[in-house]
Amino acid sequence: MHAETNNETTVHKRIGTINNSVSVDCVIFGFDFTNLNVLLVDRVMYDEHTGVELFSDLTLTGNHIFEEEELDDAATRILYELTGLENIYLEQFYVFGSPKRITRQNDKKWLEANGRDPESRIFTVGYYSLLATDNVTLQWKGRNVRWVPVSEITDLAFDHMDILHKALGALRKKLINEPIGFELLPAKFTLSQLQRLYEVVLGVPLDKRNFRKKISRMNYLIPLDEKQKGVAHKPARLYVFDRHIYEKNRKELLDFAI
Amino acid sequence: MHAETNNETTVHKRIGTINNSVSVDCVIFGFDFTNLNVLLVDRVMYDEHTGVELFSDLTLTGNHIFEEEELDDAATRILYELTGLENIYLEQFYVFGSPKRITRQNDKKWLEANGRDPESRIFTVGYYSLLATDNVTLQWKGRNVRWVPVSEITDLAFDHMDILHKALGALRKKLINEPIGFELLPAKFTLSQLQRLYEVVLGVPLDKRNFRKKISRMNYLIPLDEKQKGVAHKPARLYVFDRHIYEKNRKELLDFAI
DNA sequence: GCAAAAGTGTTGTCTCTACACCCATGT
DNA sequence: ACATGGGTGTAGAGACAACACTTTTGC
Repeated sequence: MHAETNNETTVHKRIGTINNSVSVDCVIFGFDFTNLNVLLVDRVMYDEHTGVELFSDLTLTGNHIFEEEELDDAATRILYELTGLENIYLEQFYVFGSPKRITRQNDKKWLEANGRDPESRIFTVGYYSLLATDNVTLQWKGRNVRWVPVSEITDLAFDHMDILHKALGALRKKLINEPIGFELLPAKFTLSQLQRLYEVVLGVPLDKRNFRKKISRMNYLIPLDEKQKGVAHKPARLYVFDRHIYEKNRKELLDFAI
Repeated sequence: MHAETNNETTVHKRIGTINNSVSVDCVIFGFDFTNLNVLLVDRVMYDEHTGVELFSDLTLTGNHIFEEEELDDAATRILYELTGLENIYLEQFYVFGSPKRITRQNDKKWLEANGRDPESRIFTVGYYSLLATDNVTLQWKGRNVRWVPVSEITDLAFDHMDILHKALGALRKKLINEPIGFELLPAKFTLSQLQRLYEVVLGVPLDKRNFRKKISRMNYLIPLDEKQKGVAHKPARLYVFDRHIYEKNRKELLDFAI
């Protein structure tokens, strides 16, 4: 973890004025071979006098942006702070800018307690990113961070539930149209893992034989001469995704829906 | 034109403080059965003393947003000002927020002349919209507005060229995956018009017979007992798109690309 | 009658769906 | 030996790509 910290020339060190109109929120997806998960941060608020817990809930990871910073770089920065990794798959999917974004009392109190004006309008640019579930420092700004299965998330702070739903929709659409599933898997993966990923994210059962036939048509999915180890069943063959071959052969598929 | 102006309860009358960090830019596409066009606005700048023309170029339609206004409503407002129409197809596709958005001298001068700080960072939310090419008042904020074929646009003010390219990419993707082509055509259209639309927007030739076979599989494309009139050739049958049938039968196509 | 676009079928190839059994490993 | 997931083939139906001629209208 934090494998790249020895590289001092990253964009993540930039310091400057903070833009106080626009922020970035990151929906970080992970897959543990069973569930599609999202990284959530605990938000706990205590009474400033008594120290009594006022409420406790969860938020997505979000961040201010610096005046001189690109939006993508601000999102990358969140991911770097969380994981120590660069080159994580990242995709801008929507802007949330309703004047009514902050309406709940808890949210207003929280902003006030953090020195921000709960009545000022803030736009947030939504990014989602895909992370192979390991390699994560489960700490962020001193707050507790954890993976939560998407299916179990029923409520989040601010308008983060909206953001999550929109991100999930964007992820599904992308997964249907482009080979990005690998970003959620280790570099070497089995076909069953890949199939389960599609089933879980898209929420549909897939036929094993048909799935594998489809795979065998994609020449950018390379079977290795290597197998799983230490599993209590016939060990599965491992595959890698070859982006180079994919980019080369990618023909803009014109199979339009009218 | 301005058919809906008698309705006084629209969102378009809202007055309030202007948000000076975020704006909206609208890429308005139209189709004249030959070209895919975009609505562009003339930008001419004169020397404030001599009155000599300093430069003249083109911009997309863009707008500030009001503090109490939804982003979508701000985009809708641009379209309303331009066309007098509501219920125009509209789609948010990207946010442009690079700190380096405004670099060219002409753009800085223009902003200064309009009482704005060319060094302050402004984010703009990109929308594209689809318009059946008629019904347009070719005036906007006293500036001249015109349709320009996308293929002939080589340069635009600000970063509007980037915005246009991104919009075009988003439009193509959408057109491939969802039936939105009709938004660029009159309510009753011929199959050749529809085919030409796909050919022009996607930039590929399509086989007439195969195209029509595909159409006949879509039960939401309804042939009418009505034909073109006044054309110097065999008049074509007219069709309508039935959104109701489409929504009903729409099965989330899971033909994912791995 | 001529110019111009509308409209129509077939064939081979590929992809999709549905479906059931044996295999290799760890315990 | 048994539990667990890995791995394989076939047949029928639908979609795709390639291809050329006749029809109807206005002039």
